Amino acid sequence: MTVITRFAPSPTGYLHVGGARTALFSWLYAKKTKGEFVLRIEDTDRERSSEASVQAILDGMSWLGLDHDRGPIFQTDRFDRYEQVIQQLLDEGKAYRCYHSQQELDDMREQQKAKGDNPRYDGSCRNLSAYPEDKPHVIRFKNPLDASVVIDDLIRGHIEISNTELDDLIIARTDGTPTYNFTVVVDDLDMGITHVIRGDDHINNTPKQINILHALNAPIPKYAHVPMILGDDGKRLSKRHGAVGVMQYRDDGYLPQALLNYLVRLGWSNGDREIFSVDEMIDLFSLEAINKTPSAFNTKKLNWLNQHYMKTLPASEVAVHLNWHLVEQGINATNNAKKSAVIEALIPLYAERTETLKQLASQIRFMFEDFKEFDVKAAKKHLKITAGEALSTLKVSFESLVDWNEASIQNAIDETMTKLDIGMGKIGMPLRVAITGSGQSPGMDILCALLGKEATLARLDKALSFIEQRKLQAEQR
RNA sequence: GUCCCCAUCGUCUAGAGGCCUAGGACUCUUGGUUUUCAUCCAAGCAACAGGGGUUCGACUCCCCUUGGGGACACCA
Repeated sequence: MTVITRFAPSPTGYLHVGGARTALFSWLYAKKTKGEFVLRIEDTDRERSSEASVQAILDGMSWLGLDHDRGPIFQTDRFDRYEQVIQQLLDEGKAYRCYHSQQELDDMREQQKAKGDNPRYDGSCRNLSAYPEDKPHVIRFKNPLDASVVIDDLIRGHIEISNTELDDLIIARTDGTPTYNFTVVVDDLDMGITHVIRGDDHINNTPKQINILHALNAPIPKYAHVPMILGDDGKRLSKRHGAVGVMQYRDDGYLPQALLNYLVRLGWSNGDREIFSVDEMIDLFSLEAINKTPSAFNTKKLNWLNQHYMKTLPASEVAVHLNWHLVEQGINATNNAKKSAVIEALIPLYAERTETLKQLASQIRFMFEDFKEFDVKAAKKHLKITAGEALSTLKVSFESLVDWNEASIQNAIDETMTKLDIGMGKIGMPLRVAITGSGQSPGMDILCALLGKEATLARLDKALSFIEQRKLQAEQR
């Protein structure tokens, strides 16, 4: 039997990390079993659903690389089918019309709560003598009155809920539109879903859905309820509470691979292993290894993974994502073979000292355009009057270089050190500030080589005149 | 209120009755490497919620308590 899983978000906002992880688990399981992954958009709530949200979900999925084999299927396209099934249930006496107004139901619940009872529909329309079709009504499913429903959850094991806890849920609203618990059942059935992998906030819906499935004489899929994700503060992650959209992570400079790796380890594990490529995830994944406990999102660990992937993924692959940030930050570094070679050379150098692509992009800006001003602290400390001699001597040495490369540059630096009898700190740091404008950077030899001779000399001049000016100011005082 | 689910370092987790003096990872601290900043390497801090059972033996099984989460919609 082919495994068919699905991800069924409702388009009421962006794709957040919790949803993304559920989608990932479903996707992985389908891939692992060489099954099928279906994307279904649950948009029966027309008031809250939006086109923009549909697009945001699609964008998030595609950025993560979670491709679907079928879909997206929209529930709003399937109203005819829902109506047909509702009619069938009505015909078979498994559902009935109910004429209570919303106000009456609210009052009923209110009273039950006041008495300390379970707030639920009392089933008083179950046995009416007549069911006029023209009078405003909803349609309710006749839930079994006794016995209990058993879920053999792949993650939680045996769960049993008594039918006396359940009431006759509404499957069609007054306007005739079907409701969630009903559409899910019809869809999962029609789409041949074999494994329902979803958040554990749906555990309570499962028995209702199973009862409807039974009424339809349908096979019961396997269920796997994955725990929720909590925020940094241990509170449940929700759209209102720190649940950042997946695309926000792209904007913040994370690689999809890093987010995927982070997400898969949230609630799932394979021994002590921390690093998983997508192929390895597929290979090692199993539903049984998913934890029962909710887990908290920890940005620090995500950062670590992100840096790990910036360092270890092929530079050409990182470059694809980095370029997006360069454009975003208005850094003119693309559309040029020479520049992309420089970028790829810069990636391993800077990946070691940044945690996100966003930071990386901003730190290599100096390579593609002149910086406006020196970092104040760095300039104060290293572009001192005494550094003038070192830089001007180095400049002469640089000018005479025929071959402009890492080795020759380092050689020139070494020679200058010997000549002036100074240490690396006295020349390396001034040079660093002169070239990059800041006090931290990778090795100066490689940086100068990548920057080019002409630009290097120009920056040296700039630093020299900065020092000159400083000297003048000092004399004036 | 009722029902359901959950419970190992701050966080993510390993642990399927003896392998546990509870392991790994992130974070943090300290040291080493390093021309800066990082990286890297080494070391350290740090947990089985509490109470009862079961058993020769419980982190592992059962019960209770406590704590957290979720659901009880004409939302999904």
